[in-house]
Amino acid sequence: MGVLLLMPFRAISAAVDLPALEHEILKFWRENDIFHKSVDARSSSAPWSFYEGPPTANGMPGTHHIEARVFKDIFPRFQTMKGRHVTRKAGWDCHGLPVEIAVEKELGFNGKGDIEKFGVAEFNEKCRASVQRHVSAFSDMTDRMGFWVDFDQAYWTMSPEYVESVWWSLKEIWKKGLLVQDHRVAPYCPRCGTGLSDHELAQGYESVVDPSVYVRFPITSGELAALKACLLVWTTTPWTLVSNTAIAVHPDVEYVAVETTVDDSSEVLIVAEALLDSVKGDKKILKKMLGRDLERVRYTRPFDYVEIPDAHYVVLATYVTTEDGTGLVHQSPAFGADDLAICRAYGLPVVNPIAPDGTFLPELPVVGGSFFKDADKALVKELAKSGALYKHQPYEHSYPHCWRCHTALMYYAQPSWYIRTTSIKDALLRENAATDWHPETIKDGRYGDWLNNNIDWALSRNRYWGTPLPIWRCENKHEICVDSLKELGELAGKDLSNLDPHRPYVDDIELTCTECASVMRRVPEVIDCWYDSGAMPFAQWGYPHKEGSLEKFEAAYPADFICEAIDQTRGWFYTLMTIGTLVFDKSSYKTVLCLGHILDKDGRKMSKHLGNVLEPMALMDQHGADAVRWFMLAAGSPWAARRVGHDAINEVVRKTLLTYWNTVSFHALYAQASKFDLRQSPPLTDRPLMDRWIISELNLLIAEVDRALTEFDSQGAGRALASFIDDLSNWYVRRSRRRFWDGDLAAMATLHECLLTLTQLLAPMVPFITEQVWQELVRASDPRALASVHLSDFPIADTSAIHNELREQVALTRRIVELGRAARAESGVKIRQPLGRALIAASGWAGLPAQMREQIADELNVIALEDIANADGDLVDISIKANFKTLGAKFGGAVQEIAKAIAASDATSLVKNLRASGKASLDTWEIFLEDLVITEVPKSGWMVTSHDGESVALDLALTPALILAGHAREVIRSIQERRKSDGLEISDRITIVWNAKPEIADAINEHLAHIQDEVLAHSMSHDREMSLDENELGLTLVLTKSL
RNA sequence: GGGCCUAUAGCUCAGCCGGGUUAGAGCGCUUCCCUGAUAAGGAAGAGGGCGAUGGUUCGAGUCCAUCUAGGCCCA
Repeated sequence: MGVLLLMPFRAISAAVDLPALEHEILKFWRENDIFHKSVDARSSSAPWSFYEGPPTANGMPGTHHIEARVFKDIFPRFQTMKGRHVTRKAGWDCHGLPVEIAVEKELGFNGKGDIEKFGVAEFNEKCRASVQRHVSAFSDMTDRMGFWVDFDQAYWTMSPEYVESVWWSLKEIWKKGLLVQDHRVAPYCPRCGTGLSDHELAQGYESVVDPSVYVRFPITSGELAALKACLLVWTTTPWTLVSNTAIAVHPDVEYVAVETTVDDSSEVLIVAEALLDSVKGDKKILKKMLGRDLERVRYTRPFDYVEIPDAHYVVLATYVTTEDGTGLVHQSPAFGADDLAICRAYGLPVVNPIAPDGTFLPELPVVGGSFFKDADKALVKELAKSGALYKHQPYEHSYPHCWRCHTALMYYAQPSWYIRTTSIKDALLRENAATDWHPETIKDGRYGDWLNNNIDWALSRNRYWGTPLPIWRCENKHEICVDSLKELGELAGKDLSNLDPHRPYVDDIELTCTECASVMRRVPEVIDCWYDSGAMPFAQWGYPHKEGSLEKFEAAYPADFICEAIDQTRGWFYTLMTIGTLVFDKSSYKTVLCLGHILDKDGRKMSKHLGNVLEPMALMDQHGADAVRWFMLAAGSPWAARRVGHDAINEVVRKTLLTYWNTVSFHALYAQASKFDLRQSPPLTDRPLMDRWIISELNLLIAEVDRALTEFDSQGAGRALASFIDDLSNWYVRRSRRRFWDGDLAAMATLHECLLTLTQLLAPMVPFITEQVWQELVRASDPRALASVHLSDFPIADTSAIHNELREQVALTRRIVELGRAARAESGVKIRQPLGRALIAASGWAGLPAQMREQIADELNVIALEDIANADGDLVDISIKANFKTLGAKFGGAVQEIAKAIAASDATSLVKNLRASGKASLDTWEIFLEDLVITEVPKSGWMVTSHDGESVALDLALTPALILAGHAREVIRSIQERRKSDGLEISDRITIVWNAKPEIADAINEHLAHIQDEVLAHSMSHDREMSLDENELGLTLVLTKSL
C-alpha cells in the first residue's frame, strides 16, 4: 500500500448557481460515461429489475413527466449504490388511436373514409413519423433532469421484433382458448364507424338534456291482466323502445300493483314499492309481490315496427336498482351490455333496427332513415298519441360522446375480439394479493375492486395504426394464429422475414386452410395499444424469437419495481399484470408506486387553456433539476395530488440545498485555511461529545434513509435528511465554529465524515449537487478516489456509534438554550452582555455532562449555571398537574377524580414527599413521581421562562465587571465587522489604532489580551487624539494588515 | 349513480396506524436579537381548535358512523 497522495482542499464559493453547476455535471457524466459505468460496475451482482413504462412521443413532455421520472430514477440509483445490477431500458409507445387522430387532424381528415382514400400505407407512414417527432424533446428533458435510462437500447413498440413478440404472446393466449371473437355491446361512434376503447370513452362524457319518459306497457297474461294493469317503465333513450324485447325487474325487490286516481280516472300500474312517488294522484295499493313473482308475465310493447319473435315478457335481473325510474327496466339487447346478457340468458333474440351509420333502417315506419338520436322526438309524439306515454320530462345527465367529433355514442352490438380475462380472475386476484402497492390502499381499493368486477378485455380495434391481430381465417371460420413472420412465411410458402408487420402489408398475405383448403385472410382488426405496452416485459427483448432474449427476460422477470401516475391503475398496471398472468401465470411486477397528479400552485390541473403550464425545461433552468427533484420526492405525499409552483421549489433550494452547500463551503474554507489532512483524524472515542453526538446522528440517519428508500418512502428519506442538514449546520457547525477557527483536527474530521456520508445518502435524490460536492470534497484531495459519487457504495450504519443517551442530552441542552434565549429576549438585556448566573430546572440536568453545560453557558452568555433544586426553597414556586398518560393507563376512569385531588393538594409538600420516598398516597390512590407534571419557577427578581416542566431563570443583576466584559464583547464585534468590511481575509493578522469613550476604553484595557486574541491583532494602540465616532461606543478604529 | 383519495394557521404541509388533555413545522407578516461559513440563524407576537354532525371513551385532529366539499377513477 503506497502513501496516499493527498492534495490540499480547495476553496468553494458559498454563492452557487445551481443550474449552471448542473450543466457542468451533465458534461462530466457524458464525457466520462458515468451512467454506464455505474451499471457495469455491478454487472456480476444480483439484478434489481426495473421496467420503464413507455411514453408516446407524439406530444411534448410536460412537468408531470418529470414527476414519474424522478421516482423512476431515485430507486434504481439507490439500489445500484446498494450493490445491485440495475439495467434501465427506455421505451417508446408507438401505436394507437391517439396517434391516428393526431395525424388525421394534421391532414384535415374527417373519418375512416378519408384514410382509406389517402391509402393505409401512406397513412401509417405518417403515424410512424409522428411518434418520432418529439423523441428528442423527451430525451433532452430526461437527460436534463438526471434520469438515467438507456435510450440507445430503447424498445419501440412498432419495431418488427416487438410486434412479433406481441404476436407470440397472443398465440399463447389463443392456444389456451382465451382469445375469441364475440358479438357484444360496446361503445360505438356511428359517425366514425368504430368502436371506442374505455380510455376514449372516459374523455367524452358531456352533460346533455335528454327526454325522459315513463311508458305504460299493458300486461296481457295472468291475474294482473285481469286488473288491466300496466308495467310502468322509465327510460332516457326512447329510440331504443323500437327494439324493446323484454322488461327486467329485480327478483328480490318489492313491487306493487297500485291503483291511481287522477280527476276521476283511475288505472293500475306496476312499480317498485320504493319508487311509488313516481306515480301521480291518489294511490291505493291493490297487491304486493316480489320481482320474481312477475317473471314471464307478458305485455304489449308500444311500437311494433320491427319483428321480434318469442319476446315481450318480464325477465329477472339483479342489476336493476330502485334508485331512479320505476324499478322496471326496458331491455333492448342490441344497445346495452346488461340487456344483452340478460336477454341471452332467456334465449331472447337480438334485433337491431339501426345501421352502422346510426340511422334507423329505411323501411321502418315513422323513424325510417332518421339518425337514432333525432328519432326521440317523433317517438315521444307517437307514445303520446297512442296513450302509452305516462309522463315526460327533460332529464339532465352525463352521456358519452365521441371525444373527437362530439357525436353521441351508442352502445352497439358488434363483433369484436376479446381476451377472456374473466376466466383467469382468481389468478389475477392471487397475483394482486402478492403485489406490494404504494399506497397500499390501491391494492384492495381502486385496483382490487376493478379486478373483482373484471370484464373480458375488448382487444380489437377497427383501425389502422396498431399491431395487427395475427389471426387468419377462412370462409369456413377455421382460424389460425401466427406467432412470427417466420411462421407466417412458412405457412405462406415464401420468405417474409423482411415484411413490415403492419397494415396494409400483412393484410396482403393469404394462406391456404389446412382443413378445407380455402383461402385464409387476416381478420381486419388491429389490437388495443395498451396490450403493446403491457407486453413490454418480454417484447422489449424480442422474446422468445431473438437470440439471447430468454436469458435477458428471465433475469429481469418479474420487475422489482415499476412506477407511474395513478391513472395507470386500469391502464398499464392492469395490462402488465394481466398479460404476465395470462402468458406466464405470474404478474410481471412485485412493487408498484402509484403517484398522484401534479397541479398548478392554485390546485388546478395544468392546461394550455388556463395558461398555467410549467414547462419542464424552463422550470429546471430556473431552479435546477435537483430542486425540482427534491420537491417531487420529498415535499408532500407522492400519492396525493400536489401543487407545484415557483415559491415551493425556491423554498427547497433555500432551506435544504443551499444549507447543505454552505456547510460544504464552510468546511472547505477551514480545511484550506488549516491545511487539514484527513490522515491526522483522531479516533472517534477521543473526540468531544459534540462530535460523537453528530456522528451518532449521522449513523441514525444512514439507517433511516436506508430503511426509507428500501421501502420506497422518498418523503421519509427527505424528511430525515433535511432535519440532519439542519442539525449539522445550525447546531454542530454553529456551536463548533471556534474549534474550526483553531484548526481543531477532531472537528475537521467529524465535519468531513458527516459531509461525505451525507453526500452519498443524498446522491440518489439530488445527483447533481452531490456529484459536485464529491468532486470537491473527495476527488480534489484524493485523485485515487472513485470518479463519481454514483459509483460509490451506499453507507452502512455503524450501530456502535449510536448513543441514545447522548442524543437525549443534546436534545435537553438545546431545549434549555431555547428557554434561555426566550428569557434573554424578554429581559431586554442584549446577548452580548454577560450575566452572572442562571438557574436551571430540568429532570435530566443533574446528569448533563460539563461539555454540554458549557455549550449552554456560552450560548446564553452566562457565567455560571446552577440547579434550581439547590436554590433556596423560598426562591421557588412549585406547581403540579396530573400526567394523564400514566394515570390513565393505571386508573382508567378514575383519572378525572385523581386529577382533581392532585390539583387540590399542596404541591410543594407533595413533591417533597414524592422525591423523598418515591411514592405518595392521595385519598385511596398511590401515585408516583412520574404521575405528575412538575413545574418549578423562581418566585421573583428573576427572568423566567418555562415549558413542559423545564425552566430557565436568569439573574439580571449586573456588576461593574460584567458590564466591562459586555463592553469588551461589543468592541470585538465592531472590530470583526470592520475586518469584514475592509475586505480582510479571515486569517489576516492586523494592528489596530483606536480611540473610544472612557468607559469603553476602560473595558478595552481591562480585556486587551482577550480582544487581541479574538480579532487576530498583534497590537492595539490607544490614540487619544483621534476623534470619537458617532456610534454607541464612540469607537474609532484604524485597522492595518500586518505582514 | 358506484369506488377510492383528500379536508389541520393567510399559504404549503406534518401529526392520525398503536387516543392522554395550552395542536406542530416551514413560508409570509410585526417587533427584536445574533453573526468573520450561510442567499443563513434565533426569540417573541398576531393567526387555527383540526370540513360538519352524531357516537365510542374518564379523555378524540387521532377510533366508528353519517353527511358536505374538492379531486381521481369508473359507469
